[in-house]
Amino acid sequence: MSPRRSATDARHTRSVILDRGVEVASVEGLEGLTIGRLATDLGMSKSGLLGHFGSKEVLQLAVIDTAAGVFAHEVPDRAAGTEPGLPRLRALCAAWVSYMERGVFPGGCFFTAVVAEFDDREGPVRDAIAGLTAVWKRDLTLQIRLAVSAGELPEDTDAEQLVFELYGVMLSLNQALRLDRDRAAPERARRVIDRLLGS
Amino acid sequence: MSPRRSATDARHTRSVILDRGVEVASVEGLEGLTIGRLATDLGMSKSGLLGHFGSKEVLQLAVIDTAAGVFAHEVPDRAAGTEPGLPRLRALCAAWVSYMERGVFPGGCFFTAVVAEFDDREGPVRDAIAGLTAVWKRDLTLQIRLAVSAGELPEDTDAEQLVFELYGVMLSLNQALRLDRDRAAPERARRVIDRLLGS
DNA sequence: CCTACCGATCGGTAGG
DNA sequence: CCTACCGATCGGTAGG
Repeated sequence: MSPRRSATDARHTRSVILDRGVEVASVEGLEGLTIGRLATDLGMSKSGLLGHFGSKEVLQLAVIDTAAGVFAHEVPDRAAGTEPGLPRLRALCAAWVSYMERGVFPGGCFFTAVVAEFDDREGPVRDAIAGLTAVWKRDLTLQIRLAVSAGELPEDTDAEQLVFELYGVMLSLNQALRLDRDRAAPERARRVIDRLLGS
Repeated sequence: MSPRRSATDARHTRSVILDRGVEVASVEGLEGLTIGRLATDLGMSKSGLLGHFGSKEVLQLAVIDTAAGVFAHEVPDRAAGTEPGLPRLRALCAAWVSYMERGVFPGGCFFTAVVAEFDDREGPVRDAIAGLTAVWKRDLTLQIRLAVSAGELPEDTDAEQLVFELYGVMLSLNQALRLDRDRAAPERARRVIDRLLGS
């Protein structure tokens, strides 16, 4: 084990740090994700770990990016094969419920946790989180508008209103799963979605 | 200013600590609520503050209790004068939206924040939070059942399903207000509630 | 990537 | 209610 590694090794180490960082942050939050704890988990020194990022804030931003990649892989990518409009929207919601139900992150939905943690703060971390949720809401809005244009949803559908309601279903689902340990919650979520999107 | 105060003074100090503690915790969370920071805010020593509680966990539990009292005053108490059943349920939801909209706590809904923080942990703090939300859900379920019995809601209404949906509306509202700073969100929430409860 | 270290802050205690 | 202190941990740096 030489102290100097190749760029490939460094990239690998970085991705190991980020994968573990996402897991820890989903449970303990992005502040609870401490450099010392993460270093101990991975059997490396604090300064060795910090060398990959430079500061805790840069680490937090990289963790958010990594989690966004996981979400993209688990939800939008799984719906990518379906027709735009209502079929795509239904597939997105089904994958979203499944992502919640399967507990992809050990602390439940990563974004639900960090939104609650950072929604009252200022700075780049808050901005990154808000930006990602805004993009996701815009994707959903687009599919709703396509569905309306295609006559798959009523012409008077308020796309932003529907996104507001779908988001509420997912937040309620996450809380029911994590806090109440309610195994019936995914079925409840699917029932609302079927009603909102016309079964 | 003698160092020994009367029991009345001590009670007053305790309530000042808790009022400030609820404010801080709604923004920073119950872990971010540190004894040193709270003591500095109030111009007292850490040990003087801690003497009222004995440990941080006891302080956290007392803060949760205080927040529950504020919520009770802001929501169920405001609906207490209405007829049980659908009128009560509508009044409860209206007060709940208003509580979100007015930003009663500086960090938005206290419970939304601490649920996200503690839903993956174990221990008395988690249990206290889960217990309070369970009681609140039971209150809502009861009013729904009364409304169904009185013929004010359809006979096939699934009370727990409706609570799941109403909770989702409030969680989506809190996120829209805090993260997206969307001032149109309360109106969106009212629109869903009117539809769910038959305008 | 490491050791060794910095000042600041954490929850909590001793003793008054 | 205070001062004075404890060991542990925080984010981060120096130097290699």
